[in-house]
Amino acid sequence: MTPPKRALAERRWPPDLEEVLGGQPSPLPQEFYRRPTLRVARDLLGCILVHRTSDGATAGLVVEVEAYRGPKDRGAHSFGGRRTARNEVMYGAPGYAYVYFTYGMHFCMNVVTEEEGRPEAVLLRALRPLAGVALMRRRRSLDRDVPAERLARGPGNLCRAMGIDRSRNGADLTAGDLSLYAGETIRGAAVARSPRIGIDYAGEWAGRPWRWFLRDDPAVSRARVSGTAVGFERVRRVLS
DNA sequence: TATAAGATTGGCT
DNA sequence: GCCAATCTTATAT
Repeated sequence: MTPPKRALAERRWPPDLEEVLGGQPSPLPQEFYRRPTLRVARDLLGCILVHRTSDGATAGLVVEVEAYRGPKDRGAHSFGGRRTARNEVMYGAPGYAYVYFTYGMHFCMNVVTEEEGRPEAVLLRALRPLAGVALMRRRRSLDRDVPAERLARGPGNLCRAMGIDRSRNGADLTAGDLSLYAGETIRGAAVARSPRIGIDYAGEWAGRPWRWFLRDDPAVSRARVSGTAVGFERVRRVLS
């Protein structure tokens, strides 16, 4: 007796969500996140973030991410290994959302990686909207003629458009209303890397090329740091 | 308690 | 490119 499932889905969610997910029955498993953070970050490109709320569902393709690597990484909230109320979720099991509030007005969402006890995470910086676009537009209070690719461009805008706030901190991404699904396979040539954005205070760590994004995708946030638009090949040269 | 700063954004020069 | 908005968080006193 399974028919109610489809009927419920059609009543509560935009009709395009099911199509976007391509019939995938379940989100990415915890094993996806229980891996080296840099690998998870790269692999998150092309995945699909979904948030189901009482207002409706929204979904978007991940087009920009940044890796944050724990106690030694001066750019990370877990730098120094100090466990606080804010970064507590980073110390927990992989596959959970770490959502924090910043600049008095914006939320940012990360996915926790690595084994429990290793406070590393990947920041989701931008999505290409796929479903629930009208709802995203409403949440951002933008006119109808604003291009969809601007709705979730930047970590703060992403959370605003997706309806993600502090109540989602600690959410299980493998089961629940906020989840990540496998999406497109992104080929290497389509991927670009650069240093992370907005962490000039991190000294030498600020130069690490731990930001990944889809080359030429209009949904990728505008780089506000000079020398940020570093291409994939160029970065490889720098690293070698 | 008090204070400084922030994994940002949008508007203005 | 510069800067204000806005308030939680971390850290010091």
